[in-house]
Amino acid sequence: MPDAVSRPTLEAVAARAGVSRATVSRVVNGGSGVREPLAERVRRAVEELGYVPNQAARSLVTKRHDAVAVVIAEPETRVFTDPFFALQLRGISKELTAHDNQLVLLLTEGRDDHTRVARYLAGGHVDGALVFSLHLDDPLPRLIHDAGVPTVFGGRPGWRDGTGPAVYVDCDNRGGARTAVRHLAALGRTRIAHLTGALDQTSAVDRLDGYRDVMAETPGGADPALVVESDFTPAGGEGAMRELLARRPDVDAVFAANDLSALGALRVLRERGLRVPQDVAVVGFDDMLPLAEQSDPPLTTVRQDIERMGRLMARLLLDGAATRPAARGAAARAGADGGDGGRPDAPPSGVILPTTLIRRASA
Amino acid sequence: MPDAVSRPTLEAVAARAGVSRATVSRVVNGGSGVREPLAERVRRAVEELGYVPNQAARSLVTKRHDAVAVVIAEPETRVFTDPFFALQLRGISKELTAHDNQLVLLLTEGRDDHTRVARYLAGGHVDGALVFSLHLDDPLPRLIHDAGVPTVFGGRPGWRDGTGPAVYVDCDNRGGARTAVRHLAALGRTRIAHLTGALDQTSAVDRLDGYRDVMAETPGGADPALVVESDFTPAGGEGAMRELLARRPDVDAVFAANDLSALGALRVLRERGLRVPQDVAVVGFDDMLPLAEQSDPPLTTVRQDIERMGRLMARLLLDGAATRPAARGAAARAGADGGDGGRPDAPPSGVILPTTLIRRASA
DNA sequence: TTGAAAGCGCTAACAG
DNA sequence: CTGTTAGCGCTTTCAA
Repeated sequence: MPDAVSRPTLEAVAARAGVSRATVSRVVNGGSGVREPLAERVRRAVEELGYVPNQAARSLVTKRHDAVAVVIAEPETRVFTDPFFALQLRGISKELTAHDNQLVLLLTEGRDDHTRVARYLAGGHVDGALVFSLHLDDPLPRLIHDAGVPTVFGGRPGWRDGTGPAVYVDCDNRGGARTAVRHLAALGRTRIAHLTGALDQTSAVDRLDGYRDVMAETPGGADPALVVESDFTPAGGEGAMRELLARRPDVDAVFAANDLSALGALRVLRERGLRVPQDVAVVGFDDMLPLAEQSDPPLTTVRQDIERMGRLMARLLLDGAATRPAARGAAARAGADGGDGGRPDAPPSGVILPTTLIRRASA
Repeated sequence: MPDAVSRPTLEAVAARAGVSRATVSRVVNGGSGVREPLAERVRRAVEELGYVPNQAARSLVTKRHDAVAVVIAEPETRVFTDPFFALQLRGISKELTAHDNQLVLLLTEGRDDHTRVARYLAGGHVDGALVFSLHLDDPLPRLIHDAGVPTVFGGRPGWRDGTGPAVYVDCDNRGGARTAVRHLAALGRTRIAHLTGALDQTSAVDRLDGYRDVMAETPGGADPALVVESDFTPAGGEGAMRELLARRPDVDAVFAANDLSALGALRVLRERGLRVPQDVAVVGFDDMLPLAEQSDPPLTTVRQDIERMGRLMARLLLDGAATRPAARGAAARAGADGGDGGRPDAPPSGVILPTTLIRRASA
């Protein structure tokens, strides 16, 4: 790749405006404390030369980057085809942009990439990290922790080593699952099955727990045969649904761990000639639009505001909630950034967003 | 946001190893020209201190960043919910990673963000840019051009100002469209309609041209009523399909500009009780999986290898194909990066990837 | 081979 | 208010 064209430096601007570098720097960084005529001369020089500050030089001295890394662990190949990440990224991007921060996307395709990511984070490119899609045995959180970068996690982290409390944003997976199953029960269904998500992720575990909470207090009680392990994908949902029908042909309701797998289940049901919701009622999770709305039949599901989760993660990071015990003193900056945050509350270690049941035709 | 914890510097490593900074630098950057015992001492010191080079400092002197920006213009809100970008990003990410480059994602939510992006690019954060989703009237390419950063475009750029030839990667939109329409004609369909994409994008225009190419040589000739303008979205496809049925209830085939809009069309067809393909044959474009495969009926479509396009874009950039006339001399680096590129061919200004017709049930 | 020294472009005291 | 002066942490001549 060719070197970028050499651009004018502060020095050049200073020379052109007939002032010192310091003065130019002041003008460029907000201009306070510089008399107007001078400032104007500087601005003109900046304009004429097309000067743009060199960020590397700036970061070197300020130790700030106005950039945040988003780390998406991608053990399978499932990341970007899942609209979930897309939405979260949108939220993050919006919030970051509003605070003049850049989003640096770090995708990890496998174990090999973990060290690369850790190196990047430790390399002082970014002021913080937003980390997603963690699996229980993931070595990434440790590496990231060691990189010494403030971090907010997307989804409750599931590790149990001594990495200490992590700041994270999640939705009320357990509560949402309860709502879904209760809805099914209220419909008079008695043989309510659950197609789980990938059980190495806490979201799947929590939803399963929620399902069990309700089933335990149900007349029939919990039947293990009604729980089929799956993996959040449409294909997984199909497979699990087939397995379920083999085990319990009399099933009359299905709570799928997410909309994608619910869609898979719907397909199998249709192909078997089972009517939804008459024969089998189906509830999903996520309210992934437009999928959930346009499925056949439209999917009743538990909505979580994914984009908002993303925004919140970014805000927590910028507000300094992710500060590790050692280093303090950032709330001021977040406030000065013109944001709406900056309240020096005690940093929460986990923020749980509510869920709502969206009733459509499938249950 | 809190400052990152202070990390050890080259200086510290040098002190610990009892050598000069220069020696440490040499070891860290490949170690050639340093006698083994010394090098070993340095490596141990690096290890013990957990030293990671500060990239800002490094870039300041090398003027290289090993980072590439991906710019996605998002005039509408349609970017991340479209699997298209996801796939392209995957390809880009893979290629970049293989060459130890970082991907920096720049999302623009609207006009305001354009200057921000231009500033970022000019700010010397990245060695090059990959730019997408351009619309005909987009001011972004000009801004990016002025930022003086080597750039590869995704999709044939459509502007006509004097910005000079651009390097881009695209699929054979026109040829693919021809194939699709010929297939429909070969099926004996005579009233073949086209639901266009957003016509401010060259891909939509090219596909429309391909459709017209074939229709022109068809017995009936081209009937303008059979062309309905749409926008690449499922909702747009629905609307266009309704409009089409209003105009020409006798339509017996539809070529949709992409799979997403084809899905919309399919839905309207089903709702009107028209059978696909018996009454109306439908062909899409993209072969967006798993959507195209799992639609009802499965969609016959024109496949383009989107992920490969992404990979190719990244490779072209890294190989220095995007060098602007002024600055030369990067092929060596790309080769030394351990890549498979680096052949000093004349830089192509456009690379067109082939398309294939994938026959499924819808036509 | 190794080290000393000179910056890369910028900000941030500190004087004036 | 403005300029002068140190560096930020690193690479890279240039000598030794």
